[in-house]
Amino acid sequence: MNNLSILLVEDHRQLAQTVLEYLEQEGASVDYAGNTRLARELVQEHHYDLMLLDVMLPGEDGYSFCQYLRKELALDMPVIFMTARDQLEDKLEGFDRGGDDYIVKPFALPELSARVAALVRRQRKEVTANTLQIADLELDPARQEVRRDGQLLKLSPTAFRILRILMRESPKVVSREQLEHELWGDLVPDSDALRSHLYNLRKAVDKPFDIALLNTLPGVGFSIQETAQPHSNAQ
Amino acid sequence: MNNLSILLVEDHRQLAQTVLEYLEQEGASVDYAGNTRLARELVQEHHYDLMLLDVMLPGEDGYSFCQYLRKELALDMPVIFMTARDQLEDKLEGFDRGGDDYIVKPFALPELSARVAALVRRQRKEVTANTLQIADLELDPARQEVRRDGQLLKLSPTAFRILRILMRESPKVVSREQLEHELWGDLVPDSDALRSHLYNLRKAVDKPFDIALLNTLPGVGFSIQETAQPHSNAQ
DNA sequence: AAGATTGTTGACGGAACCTTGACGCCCCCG
DNA sequence: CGGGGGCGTCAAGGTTCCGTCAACAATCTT
Repeated sequence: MNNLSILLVEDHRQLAQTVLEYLEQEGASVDYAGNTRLARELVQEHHYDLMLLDVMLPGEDGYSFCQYLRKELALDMPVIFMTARDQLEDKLEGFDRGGDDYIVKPFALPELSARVAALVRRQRKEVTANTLQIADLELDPARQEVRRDGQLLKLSPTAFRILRILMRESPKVVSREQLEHELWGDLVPDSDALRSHLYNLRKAVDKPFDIALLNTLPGVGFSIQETAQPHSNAQ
Repeated sequence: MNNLSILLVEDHRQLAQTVLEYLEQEGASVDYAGNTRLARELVQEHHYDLMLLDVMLPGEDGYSFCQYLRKELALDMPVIFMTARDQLEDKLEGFDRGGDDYIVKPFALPELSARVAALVRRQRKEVTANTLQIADLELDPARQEVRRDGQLLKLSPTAFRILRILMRESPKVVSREQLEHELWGDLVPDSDALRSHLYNLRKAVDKPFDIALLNTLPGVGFSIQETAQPHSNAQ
């Protein structure tokens, strides 16, 4: 539950407050939007691990917003619908529009929290302690070991954490912001220590080998994958 | 729902039969076990996309079996607990032992089916379409890659964003204002940098190829779509 | 208590990127 | 027919971002 980043979209002030406080007390950082207009902006500017979405909202409803998220923005963050509507058709619509879960108000906060955790651990591939593998690079979360081409690599704890995030997200690009938040939560160091860690990580993972796996996309983020070279028509 | 392979572990003959028939009628193939001993064997010999698991079973209970699955066998298939126990502590235990969802009996079969589908699509990463495609032009938002005719193109971050907006709205025409607003919000640059970006975008996307995809409608806006016309400005 | 490992900070050079402005073309409308 | 606005083209400047590296601080080990 630590350093989870959650977006709460809910127009009932009171309920929103309650949920927000509960989740923050469990270690998450929660952003709040009372309507989909604001939610739309937030979602484009920040990364969230999960979204809690009310159905009945002023203006656009939650179903429609979720569909927009999936179809137009191509965001795959887990979405939990949170609503008083308990009819079967409502639930079916929620799943149909791209929701991952559907919880009926009033609900127990611990249940919400458990469902959040379940979705996040699946998203993060933490259901089992299986090894992650990208090309000839293997990471064993149980043993805290990383091998490339069979050789054991020596990584510092943070370098290991960074690599783990990048590997589980691969081939997605991970933004600097997302990395920093997951590593340090709200206590992100002033000047970017991340650069140094990445530098060290590269030194361990890529330097001794021919093919670089750790890529940086300037102004966007970082990713781990075998790269195809862009055909350069740079002029 | 097609070609889904599901394992149903449930000791109530009657309920099992009902669920099984419903799911098979929806196109899944369902294996059935009345206890965890049999389930254990099946799970080691076959691959299942998902497991439906009762809690109260003769011999070992469902919680324990699920935990065994995760910890010992390192199987990460989605698990839905299906049980009459509706107390909060029961649900929490279900999630704690590695369950992905928890549905209380009696439940509506379509809801079960929707939850199954939701978990499977997440497992298969089918939550979002992973590429936008117009003619031979493909954009992968996750990898931040653009290909035309299979070739990887090199785009600057803003060029990428512009292309993404145009492809998302295609074949609609996007006005200059809409583009500027989505790119910069309220901080639109003084003189139209947009022209330069579009120029660079064209240089990368259209120049090296015969057919131009990026069209401008003077005084109206821009769009991406196949037109019958080749480059007018071949040069 | 001393030494080793790890995390953080700051500096520097270089590359990539965004913006700006200038120039000329074409088309539309006066 | 001629002027003007919208657009394509292009180069240059300034800014941001990144790789590199070394030194210092914090933490853990022995």
